[in-house]
Amino acid sequence: MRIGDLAQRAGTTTRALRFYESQGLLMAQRAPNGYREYDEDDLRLVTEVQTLQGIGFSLDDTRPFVDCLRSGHESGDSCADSIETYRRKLAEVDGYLDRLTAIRAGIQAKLHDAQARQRQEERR
Amino acid sequence: MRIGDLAQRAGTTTRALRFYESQGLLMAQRAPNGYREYDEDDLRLVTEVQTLQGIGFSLDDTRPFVDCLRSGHESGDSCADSIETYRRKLAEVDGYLDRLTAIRAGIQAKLHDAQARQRQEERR
DNA sequence: GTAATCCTTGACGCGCGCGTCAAGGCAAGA
DNA sequence: TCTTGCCTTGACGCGCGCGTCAAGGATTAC
Repeated sequence: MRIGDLAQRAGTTTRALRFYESQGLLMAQRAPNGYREYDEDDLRLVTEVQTLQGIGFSLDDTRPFVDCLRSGHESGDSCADSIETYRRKLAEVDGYLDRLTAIRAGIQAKLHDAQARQRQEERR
Repeated sequence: MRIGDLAQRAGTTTRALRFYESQGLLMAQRAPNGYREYDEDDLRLVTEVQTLQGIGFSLDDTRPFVDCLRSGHESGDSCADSIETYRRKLAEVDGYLDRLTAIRAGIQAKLHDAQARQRQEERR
């Protein structure tokens, strides 16, 4: 299938697919006229990338999964590198959660203070 | 004081201060030679911006606080707009927390699945 | 034949908060 | 006077994932 078909079936755009190729994530065969040609495996690959993006992975983070699929594995996370990436991202997300939680506490503390001062003003 | 002094006292750079000015956050008097001239109030203002940035506020989010300080209030969050901004950011952060938590769960689920499959392989 | 719809590559735009030159003016010390 | 070190404005760079023209070739439908 051609790039427009793949884009439609994957629910994305031709621009995104060409961008993936520029990043070395998605290589295509070329028809004699220069058109890109994709197969079902490529669709799976794109789907994998989208799934991972949906859980906060950068394009670069999806690379191990794509490589895993291309090396013949049935699923993108059947390789050690993919598992390791899961762990790394998990730790990363935990870091974000900690920071966000601290930030939330900071904002709430400031909000409380400001409201307390506001009530003080009223009482005067 | 001049821009270099203010930058040093505030622990930031002249570039940042000029950027704040370009965003309408920090206006300076000008000396006859064209140099920017700041006073202690400006230092407080910059400090307020930095504090808010530290808890995840964008520069634009700090605007109400800066305006509040400039309108003569003793602290940047003594105005209704500032309080409202606190609330808005709190809700925003809660939204991020929810999304991150969901993402964390997603990653962990995928990690578990992948590990389960790995153990299945080993047993064969 | 021709119009519409695909495809190709290339390049700029965006949001955010500055960093980092660049080219020049102003002030102060030796 | 010369150097040094401040200051001025202006403009490009960055990271990320594409969106959005642009200019042209290929294919398909009529």
